[in-house]
Amino acid sequence: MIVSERVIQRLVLYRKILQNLLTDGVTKIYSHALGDFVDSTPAQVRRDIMNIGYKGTPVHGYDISLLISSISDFVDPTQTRNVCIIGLGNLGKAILDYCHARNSKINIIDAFDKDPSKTNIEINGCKSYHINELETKIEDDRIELAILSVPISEAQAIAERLIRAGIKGILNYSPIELRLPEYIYVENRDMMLALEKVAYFAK
Amino acid sequence: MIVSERVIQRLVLYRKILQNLLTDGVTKIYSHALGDFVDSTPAQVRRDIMNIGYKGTPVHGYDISLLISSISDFVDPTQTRNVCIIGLGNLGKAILDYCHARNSKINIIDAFDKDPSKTNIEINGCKSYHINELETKIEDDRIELAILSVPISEAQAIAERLIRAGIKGILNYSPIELRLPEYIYVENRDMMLALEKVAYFAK
DNA sequence: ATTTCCATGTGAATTCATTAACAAAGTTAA
DNA sequence: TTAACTTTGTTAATGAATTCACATGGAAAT
Repeated sequence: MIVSERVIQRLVLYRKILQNLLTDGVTKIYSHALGDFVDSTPAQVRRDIMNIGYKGTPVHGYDISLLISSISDFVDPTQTRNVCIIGLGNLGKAILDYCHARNSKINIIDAFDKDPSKTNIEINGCKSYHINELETKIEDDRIELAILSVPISEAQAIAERLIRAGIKGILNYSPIELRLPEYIYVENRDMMLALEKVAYFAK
Repeated sequence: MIVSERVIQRLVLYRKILQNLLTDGVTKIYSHALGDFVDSTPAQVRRDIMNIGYKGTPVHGYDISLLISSISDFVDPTQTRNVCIIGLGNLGKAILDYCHARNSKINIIDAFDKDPSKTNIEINGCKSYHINELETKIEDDRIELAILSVPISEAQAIAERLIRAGIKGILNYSPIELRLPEYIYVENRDMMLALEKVAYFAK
């Protein structure tokens, strides 16, 4: 089953919510309750879940634990995927704080920075290296994805190095549109654009 | 003209690109060239621009400077909107680094943290205060929007305080779904979800 | 001057996403 | 047992977003 970007975004969001509920001891949920969490409709939730093949039961709704497993089977890679992060400034450190270990299939294992004072340290299980070691570490550690949190001036050049080194996807926090081959998946997260959107819609 | 979230997102993205081009001395652009920057189609670009009422000329395309003005007239608030940021950890500082002064109508002027060592400092023109002063500063400085970059455990409570203090919109970087009245506009930016999406689509 | 390019603006067509609606089925209560 | 609820899964209907396609018109070349 092929699903769109939007469905994937909602599925991973559902999973996050379901994981929190499970931690709180909740074991079952109805489509309308899950919909409420994400400001969506029961029909939308049911359709999304239909996509991944999981089936709930009438009256009892969905078993949270089983639903989490089904979502994970669908959205997670079969093998773990290794991720690196480039740039250990405030943003890089923040991402390591937040991304730490919520998904066992996605591991941020290496960090790179050009500042020697930021190398050879370990943050949340992620070790940092000098940017000179980028290519060799990516190959040795079988890294496939990268998070880019470097200043604008360096983003394009680093992105190109990443791709030459074999990276398949980039989560880009640098506020610049990278010009890369189309077979590379890039997700841009410009914080100022997000704020401009909020400013427009907050009445 | 009422436009959707997606159109607004594209418009602010176009503006960013156009501003960079203008800085580089480029003065005109065609819909297909702008489309290439954002991996979109000429038709999409033309339709988006149609929404805001600006008209280009055949053969010469769009005047970048005029188009920027038209987008700004459309998406920017009429008066400046003041923004505060809650949480001056790595993420808060990162946001202040990145968001600094790209849009003159949106000013991040106050920051708050519960850690006294992070108060009474100034970063990029944004002054920091103790979280105790949240309500009074929001009122005195006429702050309407907030960026939330606090740990999960504090996010919901802080968000409720913000709303009681009169905040209209929240850009939420805490990886939790806030439960707030529906008249509050909330934009969630969960970094781990973004990475999960990249992991799914990067082939 | 005439022809040939191109690019825009926009109505129409198409594709994609969401919602409605209802049969099926488990549960509860009488 | 039977009737009344409630919720799912799914098809059909609706609605939204995108793309097509072409009339229009300015510029350059012959």
